[in-house]
Amino acid sequence: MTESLIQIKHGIHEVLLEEELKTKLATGKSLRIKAGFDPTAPDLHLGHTVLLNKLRQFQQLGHTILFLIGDFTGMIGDPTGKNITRKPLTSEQVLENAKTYQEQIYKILDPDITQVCFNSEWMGKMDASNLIKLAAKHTVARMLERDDFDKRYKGGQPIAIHEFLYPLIQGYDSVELKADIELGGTDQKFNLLVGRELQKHYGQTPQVVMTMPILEGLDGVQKMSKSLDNYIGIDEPANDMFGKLMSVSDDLMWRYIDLLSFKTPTEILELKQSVEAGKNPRDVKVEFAQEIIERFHSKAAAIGAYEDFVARFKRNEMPDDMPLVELTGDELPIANLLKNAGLTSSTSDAIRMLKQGAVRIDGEKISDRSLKIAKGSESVYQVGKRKFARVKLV
RNA sequence: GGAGGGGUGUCCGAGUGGUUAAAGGAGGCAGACUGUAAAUCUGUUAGCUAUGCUUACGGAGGUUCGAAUCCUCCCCCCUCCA
Repeated sequence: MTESLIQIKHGIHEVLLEEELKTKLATGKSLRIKAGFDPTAPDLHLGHTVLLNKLRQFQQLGHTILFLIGDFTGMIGDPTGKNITRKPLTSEQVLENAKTYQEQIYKILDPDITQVCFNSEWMGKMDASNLIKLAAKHTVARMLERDDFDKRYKGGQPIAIHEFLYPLIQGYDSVELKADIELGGTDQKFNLLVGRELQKHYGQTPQVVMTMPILEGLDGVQKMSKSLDNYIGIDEPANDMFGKLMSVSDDLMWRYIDLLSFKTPTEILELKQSVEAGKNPRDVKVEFAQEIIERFHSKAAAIGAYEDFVARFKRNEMPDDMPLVELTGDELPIANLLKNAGLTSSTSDAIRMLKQGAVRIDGEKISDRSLKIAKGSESVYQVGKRKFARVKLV
């Protein structure tokens, strides 16, 4: 019992309330562990896995994971002041996304004991009078306690009424699911606590709230998210993963290791000490990147990614597995070719890259924007350090 | 319902008739240096069938040789009062 409590608490940011957690664990029953996910982003990234790793741990201890897809709340979007109302997804899209989710989470979670649920199941049926009853259980003052609302309110930013419904609905999900514990990022603390309140209102034992630290994105400042494009997806090719992990700053590297590595705290401490004693942080990074790649791909992929990295950046070779693009048409100006091959976002961007000396054809630097590529040619095009494609013009 | 303030590029933010694809900053991208790190320096940062053309300052009209800037109507946001 104490053993499992120690395991559960490892890496957690906060537990509310710890006494209740102990009591629940002491029953020896399989607890219902809830975690909610957004229906719009089926591409899980390492930031999500901080939470998933914890869920896995609960599973290994014999508890039941309720993987909740917030397809109904997705219409609102968790209030951030941006994207005030999202377009509702069709049920086909939701199912499609859910499928993708499952493919991805089962790299970490055990499919046999993971329950996937959708909150549209009950929210879709709730009528206006019940929604009003639900809304009556919370006050505006309490809502404004939420940091995000508070800042926006004081800062003269708009808050739409329906945004208040988001925490209420998320909390109500806990009532429907009879959750014993809910996990979320620290940014979810408010919403998770609303769940406790509502469960009390509906005569249930309130869930224990556990918050996990938020993983910073590649920029090291903002949280890892798809919309900020500072993420490492768990489905990404091993080489991309390796590259992104290697480009992380040394400071951020430790943060990643703390939150993502399965190494014990003692082992991590030893690593830190060895770097202080003169070990190159890069080598620690390589080892860590390989651990992550092994988790989501394979040992072989981890070794391969490292070899590719050495070849490309230490010996300046071309990567082995670059995308192969076939373009049809007559001779094409270089800028258009780069755009069509997906190497630049626009022809204007391509011209910029040419001007800045970022473009290479078969390893040779090209800066002449008027260059035309003849039909039938096949070459390796490179833009910047990371973007490669073998392009054939037919 | 009344009074006032405001809506500019990815974001913040200057700009009140004309060399304004729009100052400055942040962020992004690229180059140099490196460990594909950080820091630093430099350049760049709407699109296109590209020495030109097309979009762009909440939306729609209008005035003018010329508008982000002036006028009219509309939409949205904020503050105070009810």
